[in-house]
Amino acid sequence: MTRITIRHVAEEAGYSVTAVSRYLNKQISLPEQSARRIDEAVAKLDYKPNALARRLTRGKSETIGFITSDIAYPLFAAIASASEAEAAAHGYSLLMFNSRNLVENEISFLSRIDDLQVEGVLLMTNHSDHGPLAKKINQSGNVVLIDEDVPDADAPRLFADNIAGARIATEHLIAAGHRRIAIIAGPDALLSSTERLAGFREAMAQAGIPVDEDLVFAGPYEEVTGETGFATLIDRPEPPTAVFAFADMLAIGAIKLARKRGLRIPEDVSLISFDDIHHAEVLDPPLTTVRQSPEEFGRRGVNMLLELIRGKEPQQAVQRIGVELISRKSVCPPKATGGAGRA
Amino acid sequence: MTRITIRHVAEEAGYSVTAVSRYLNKQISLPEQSARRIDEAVAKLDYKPNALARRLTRGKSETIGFITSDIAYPLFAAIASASEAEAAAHGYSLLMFNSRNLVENEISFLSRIDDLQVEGVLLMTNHSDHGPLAKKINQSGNVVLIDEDVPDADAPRLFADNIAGARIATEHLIAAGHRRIAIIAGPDALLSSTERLAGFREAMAQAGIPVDEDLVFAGPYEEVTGETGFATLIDRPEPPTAVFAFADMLAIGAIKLARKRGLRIPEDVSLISFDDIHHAEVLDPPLTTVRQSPEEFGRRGVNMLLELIRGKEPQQAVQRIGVELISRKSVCPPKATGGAGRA
DNA sequence: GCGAACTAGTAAACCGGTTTACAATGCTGT
DNA sequence: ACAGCATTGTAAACCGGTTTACTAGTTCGC
Repeated sequence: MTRITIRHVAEEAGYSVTAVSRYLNKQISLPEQSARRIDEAVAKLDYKPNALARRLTRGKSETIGFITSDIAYPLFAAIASASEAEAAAHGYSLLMFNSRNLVENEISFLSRIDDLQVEGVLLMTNHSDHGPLAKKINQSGNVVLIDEDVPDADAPRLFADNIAGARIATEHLIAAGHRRIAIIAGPDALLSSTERLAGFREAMAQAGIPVDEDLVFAGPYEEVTGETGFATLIDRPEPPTAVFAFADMLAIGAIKLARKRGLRIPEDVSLISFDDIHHAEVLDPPLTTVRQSPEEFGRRGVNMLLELIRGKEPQQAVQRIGVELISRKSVCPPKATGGAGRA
Repeated sequence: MTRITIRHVAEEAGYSVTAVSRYLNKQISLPEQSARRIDEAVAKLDYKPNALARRLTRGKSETIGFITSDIAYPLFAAIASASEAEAAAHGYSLLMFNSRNLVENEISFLSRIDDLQVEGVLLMTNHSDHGPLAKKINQSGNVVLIDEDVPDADAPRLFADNIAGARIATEHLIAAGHRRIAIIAGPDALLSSTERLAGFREAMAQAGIPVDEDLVFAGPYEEVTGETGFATLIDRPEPPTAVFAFADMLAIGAIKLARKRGLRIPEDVSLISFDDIHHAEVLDPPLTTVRQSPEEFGRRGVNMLLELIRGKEPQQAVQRIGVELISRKSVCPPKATGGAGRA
C-alpha cells in the first residue's frame, strides 16, 4: 500500500499541489466546480494528509505532553485521564510519558518541545532537582508545573492548597481529641511535603499543642514508606494516637502494616491522609482523607498550558486547587487509656 | 532562539551537510581530524537533530502507541506503565491514548500508524465492534490486540487465560461449599466476559451443579454495574450465597452496595472476582480474586508488537497469560441457613 | 604501470506537506 | 479602451533532515 500524497490528489483533480493544499486548509475559496473536483479526488483516493509533514512545515503538532513519574499511581492516572479529556476538547492530543522519576528522562522528554513533537508539557515531577531540570524548562518554554514544584523554573504552576489541606486534616484530628499526632511525610525537599508539614505545624500551634519531632517520619511517596514509617512511629516509647500520612499511598502502606501487627484502625490508632484516590472509600477502613480533585488539576492545568502556548501569560504564576476533607471511618477519638501512659 | 540545523553544523565544521549527516548516523567513518571537527561543531552549537524531520525521511519514529478506554482504570494504568518500561528498554517511547471507549477515537488514533507518528499500536478496546475497527486494523497493520478481542481483525493477540481463571474461581467457591453462585459479567459480546462465563459453566458442570440463569447479570465493566448487579442478584427470591464478579471494578461496586444494605462480605455473601488490581488487598474485605499480571501483559505485548514491526510474524496468533488465584478474605463457606431457604 | 578498490567528500533529489511570489483571466468603472 | 482589482491558479522555495549517485585522489595487486 503505497502512500497517497497531496500530489496524487492534485494530479487526479487536475490542479496544482498548491491549489489543493490551500483549498484543503481553507485558506482559499474555490468556485464550486473546482471544489467538487478536489473533494472527489480526495474521496476517491482516500487521501489523508501526513501529520508529520504538516508539523514540520507548520511548526504545530496539536499535541501536548504529560510527564509523570509513574502513570500507575492512581492520582496521576486520574489527572492524566482528566487532562486528556480537556485537551481533546480543545482539539489536542495528549502524549503521556512515564519518567520513572528520573531527571534525565524528564529532560530528554522536554526536548520534544524543541523538535515540535509537542507544543508544551504538563510536568509532574516527584523529586527535587535544582539544576539541569530548571534550566531545561527555562530554555524550552511552554511548561506548566503541576502538583510539585521545580524551584528556579520560570513556568506557571498549579498546586493543591497543601497548607490549608494539612490544617483541616490536623484540626480534624485535634477536634477528635488527639494530641499525640504523628506524621508520615513525603521527601524533605518536595513542595507538597514541606507545605503540608507547615500546615500541620500551624494547626498544632494554634491549638497550643507542641509538636514532637520524634513523631515526624519522612520518605519517598511509596507504599513501603508508609509501612516502615508506621512501624517506626508506633514503636516509639510514647506512641501516637493518630497518624497523618501525606498521601493515600502512604496510608495504604500504614494499613498493611497495621494489619500485620494486629492493630485496629481507628480503634487503636487513627489514620488520616491526603489525595482521596478513587478507592479510598472501599479500603478497610474507609479512609478519611483530604481530597484534591484530579479533574480540576487536569482541566485547569491544560488550560494554563494552552494559554501559555498561545502566548498569553496566564493570570497568575501560581494557582491553587481547593481541598476538601472527606470524612470516613479511619478517625475516631483516642482510647481512654490513650497516648500510651500520657495524659 | 532560532533552531540550529544540520546546515549550521556543516557550515561551522566546514563540511557538506551530507558528510555531517552520515557521520552522525555512523554510516561512514571519517579520519580522526574530520570527526573531531564535526564533533566540536555539534558541541559548540548544541545541535540536536529534529526528530520530526528525521522521521519524515526515515519512516521510523521509535514510538509505539497504546490505546485504552481510560487510563484511570487501575488495571489499564498498570499495563500501560509496564508497557512503557518494556518499550523504553528497547529504545522506544510509548504514546498513550485514552479512547473513552469510542470506536471513532480508536480508529482515528490508528491513523497515526499511517502517517508514521507511531510504528505500531497496542490496542486494548473494551467494546464490541465488528465493522470499521477491524477494517482499519487490517489496513494499518502493526497492531497487537491486548486483553480484549476485535473479531475479524488480522492481528496477533494477547489475552488472559480467561477460561482457566474463571474455572479456578468457580472451583474455589464450590470447594467452600457454595452451590448458588451468581455472576456479575461484563458486556455480552466481549471476549473476556464470554470466556469467563464459559469457564464458570465448565466448572459448574463438572461439579454437577446446574446454573441458574436468573443468577447471571451482565453490564459494562464499570463500578455501577457491580452495584446494580449485586442489588439485583441479592433481591432474587432465592438469592445466591456467593457472587463471582468478572472484574475487580465490578466487585468494588458490589462491596459499596453491600455496605449500603448492611450486608457483610463474606459472612452474608461471598465475593470473588478477576484482575487483582493493586489495592485489592487493602479493600474491605480484602478481595479474593484471580490475578492477571499487568507486568506480563506489558512485557509480552510490547515484544509481540516489536516483532511484528520488524517483520517477523509472531510465533502464535493468540498468546495467553497465566492466571492465579489470590485467596484473601472475601470468600467463606455459606451460612448454615444458607441459600435463603434451600438445602 | 595500469586497472581495481578504497577513501573522503559533494551536489542534488527526496520525504510530504506549506507558503511565498507571481501570472493569467475576467470584471468593473470611467 | 484601459487602469485597477479580484479571482483562480501556478512554479518554486522551504521545513530539516536522509539518501542516491557521483567525483577526485590514494593505495594496492600483479
